[in-house]
Amino acid sequence: MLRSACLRIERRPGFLLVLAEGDSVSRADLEQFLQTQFPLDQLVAQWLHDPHLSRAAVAFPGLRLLRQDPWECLASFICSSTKRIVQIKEIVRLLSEHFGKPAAIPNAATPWHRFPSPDALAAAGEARLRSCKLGYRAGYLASAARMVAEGRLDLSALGHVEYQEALRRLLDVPGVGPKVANCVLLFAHGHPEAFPVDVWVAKSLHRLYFPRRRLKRDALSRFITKRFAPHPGYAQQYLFHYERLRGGKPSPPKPAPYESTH
DNA sequence: TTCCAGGTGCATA
DNA sequence: TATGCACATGGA
Repeated sequence: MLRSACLRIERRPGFLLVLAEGDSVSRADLEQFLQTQFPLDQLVAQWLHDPHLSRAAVAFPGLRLLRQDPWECLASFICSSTKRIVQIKEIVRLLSEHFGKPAAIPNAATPWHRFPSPDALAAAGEARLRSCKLGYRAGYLASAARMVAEGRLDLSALGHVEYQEALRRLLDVPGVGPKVANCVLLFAHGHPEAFPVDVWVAKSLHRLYFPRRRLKRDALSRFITKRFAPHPGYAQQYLFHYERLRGGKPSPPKPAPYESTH
């Protein structure tokens, strides 16, 4: 597991150029982070019966889920609530600059910083976190940092318990709802049941599969968990990027009351 | 100036 | 249990 590492990965024709501090990252670490061993071709082949996912797979060849550091993943998604992606990147950059340790990345024009530890953010406190454009999320992030720093939330254990139990533990964290919790369980722990439903995915599912109905997120999640088993999380990621590629605005459809898939 | 963003918490019915 | 609204901030 890559923890506290700082990487610069550049895509070059036919290969990836990885720059890291010294010899701090092994090949095995990289393969784990990039999930290069995951049989993506086999999964995509199973999507041939679905015209929407097939088109998404063509649009994003080689798109894989990363296996991210659990704390960085949790903290980043706590910051994501009602923020644009470009703003989330800016928040993460500011947090790293202000509270993260510097990292010596080769050929970097400007100094890089690691994502700050739970201890660092817990010590920073809510007021200083607000200086990173966090707004009301600062309180949530400070609380989460304290929970992890004080050992009341063991993030590393979430990968070793069942999905429902891991979900329950994460939902105890202030500022963490079903969407953020599922992001952590999918992107950091690789729980195959995890399926985050955000505004983009909800819009994509409605546009492609339920154009005349409006389903609640739970119903959408049940639909795709069943339809795209055993790896619905991968379908989520392809639909997310496919919808964003279209450039559609991520607002849910207006008409019709909620319906259930059952 | 207005709207809205990789949601969540809380009050109310 | 379902629904509506507030929450900070900044870019379009």
